[in-house]
Amino acid sequence: MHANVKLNVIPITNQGLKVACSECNMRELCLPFELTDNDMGRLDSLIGGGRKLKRGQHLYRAGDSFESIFAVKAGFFKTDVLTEDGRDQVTGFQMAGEILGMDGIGTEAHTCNAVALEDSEVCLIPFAELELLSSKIPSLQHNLHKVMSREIVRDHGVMMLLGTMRAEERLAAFLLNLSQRFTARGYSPAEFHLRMTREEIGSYLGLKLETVSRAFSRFQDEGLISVQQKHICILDIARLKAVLAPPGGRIG
Amino acid sequence: MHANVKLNVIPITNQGLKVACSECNMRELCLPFELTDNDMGRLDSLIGGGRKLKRGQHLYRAGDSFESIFAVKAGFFKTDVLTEDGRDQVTGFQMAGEILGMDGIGTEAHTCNAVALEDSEVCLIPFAELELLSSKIPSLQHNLHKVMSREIVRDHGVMMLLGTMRAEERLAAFLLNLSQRFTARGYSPAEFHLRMTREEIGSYLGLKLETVSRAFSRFQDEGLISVQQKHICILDIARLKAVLAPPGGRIG
DNA sequence: GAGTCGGGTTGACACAGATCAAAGGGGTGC
DNA sequence: GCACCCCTTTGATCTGTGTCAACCCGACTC
Repeated sequence: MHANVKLNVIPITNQGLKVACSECNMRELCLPFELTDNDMGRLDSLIGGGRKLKRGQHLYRAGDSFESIFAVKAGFFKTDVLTEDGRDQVTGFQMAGEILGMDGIGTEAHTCNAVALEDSEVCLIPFAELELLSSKIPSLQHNLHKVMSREIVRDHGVMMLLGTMRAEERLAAFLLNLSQRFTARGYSPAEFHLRMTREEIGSYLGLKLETVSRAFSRFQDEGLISVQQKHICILDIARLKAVLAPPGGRIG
Repeated sequence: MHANVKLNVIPITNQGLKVACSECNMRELCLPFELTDNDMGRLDSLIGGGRKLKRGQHLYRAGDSFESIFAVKAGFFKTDVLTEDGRDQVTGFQMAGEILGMDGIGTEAHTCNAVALEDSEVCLIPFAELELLSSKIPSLQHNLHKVMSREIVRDHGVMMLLGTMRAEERLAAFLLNLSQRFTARGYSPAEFHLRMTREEIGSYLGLKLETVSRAFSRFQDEGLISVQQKHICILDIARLKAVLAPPGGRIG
C-alpha cells in the first residue's frame, strides 16, 4: 500500500505507534502546516500516539462521546450518517493528511460514523489539549480554523454536486477530486485504486450503485477513462473536465 | 419585524449601530453563549459595530477578501455558491443569532455569496481579532469551535437530505427545520413567513420551483399545512414529521 | 386606476435515474 | 488452494421530477 511509508517510529502502546509530526510526510497538508520546529514539537507532545485500524473497523460511531479529532496518517476512510429509518449517506472519504472527527465538537458527541476502507493508521489528537495548545500558538490556532473552514467549503461543494449535477457530472467531479487529492500526495493523477464500493460512491453522490456502474461504463466506452473493477485510469482528463463544464455552458 | 428589538444603542457610524452582546437577545444562541459578563465585554470591544442591509443587498460576495465573520442580529439571509457555467446552489438560510462567513477562513477569501432576504442587521466580527481574543478566553474559543462544528453537522444534514430524500420529504424536513429554529427564537413553531422564493427553496433542496410549489399544494390538500403565498401554518406537525420518517420505516 | 412584472400555481409530457432481475467474476477467508 | 459470497455489470421497465407552457395573482409604478 503506497501511503504506508516506513519511518523511524517509537512504539508506545500495543495499539499504535508514535510518530513525530516533523517526521510525517503529511505535515504540509495537515495541522502542523507552516509551524516552526519548536511549535511542531509541542504539538507532537500532545498527540496521543497512533491507532491502527483494520479494513472495516470503525474509528468512531455516531453517539460516541467526543474527545479527540484524528489525522489520517495512512489509509483511507469514509464517514457516513444514518437516520432512524435506515437511510444512510456517505458524507466524505478521507485520505492521508486529512482530519476526521470535527463533527463532534459542537455536541460533545460524534454525529457520524468513520470507517476504515483499508488498513489504516491515524494520529489521535485530544481536542481539549489541542484547544489549550492552540491558544498559545497562533499559527496552530489558525490552522485548526482553516481546516474546519475548508471542511465547510468542501461540504458546500458536495451540496452543489448533489443539488445541481446530473449523474455523469457527479461521477466526473468525484474522479477529478480524487485525482487532485492523490496528486497533492505525490501519487499519479491519472491512475489509482478506488477503496470504496460502487454503492459507497453512489451513496456519496446521491445515486444508486447501478447508475454509478453505468456511468463508469459510459466513460469507458467514450475513452475518457479505463475501469477494471476498482482500478481507474483517467485517459483524457480534459474531456473528463468537459463533462463537468460543458463547452458553451449549460442549457437551461 | 419581530426580531428588530429596540435597545439603548450608541450610534457609531452612519452605516450601523453599536449594540452590546450583553444587551442582545440573541446572546444565548450566538458566540457569547455562557460567557461571563466580563468576557462578554471584551468580546463587545472587538465587534466592529453593526451593519444594516436592505433586502437584496449583498453582505459579501464570493471572491471578496475575508476579514470578518458576521453574526445576524436581525433579519434573514441566504448564502449561495455558483459555478462558472451558471449553476447556483443555495447553501443555507441564516436567521438572527447565526454566524455567517466562516467559509472564508480557509482561503482568505469568501467562497460564497451572502444576500439579505429582508432588511437586516449584522454584527461585524473581525476574525483576526476574534482569534486573538479567543486565545485568551477559553470559553470563547470553544464557542467558536462549536459554531463551526455545528455548521459542518448542519451541512451533513443537508447532504443527507439531498442525497437520500424525495421531494416531499425534503420540503417537510425544511419546514420542520425552520419551525424549530423559529421556536428557539421565541416565535410561533406553527406559523411563519417564508422570506425566500419558491425558486430559492428549490435551489436549497435540489428541486425545481414547480416541484416545490406542487409539494406545498399537496401538503395543503392533505391538511398538513396551510399555504398562502409566503405565509405558512403548520396544521399537523405530527403528520408532517411522519412524511419524513414513514411509520414502519422506509421501503427499499 | 391601469399597466406591468415578478412570483406562484397547475397541467401535459419527456426523460434521467430508480427499480427489478439475472448472470458473471474476482477477492477474501478459511 | 478452494469455495463462497459480495461486488459489479447489464438489460428491461417504471416513475418521480424536470421541462415547457399557460394562466393567475398581488404589488409596484406611473
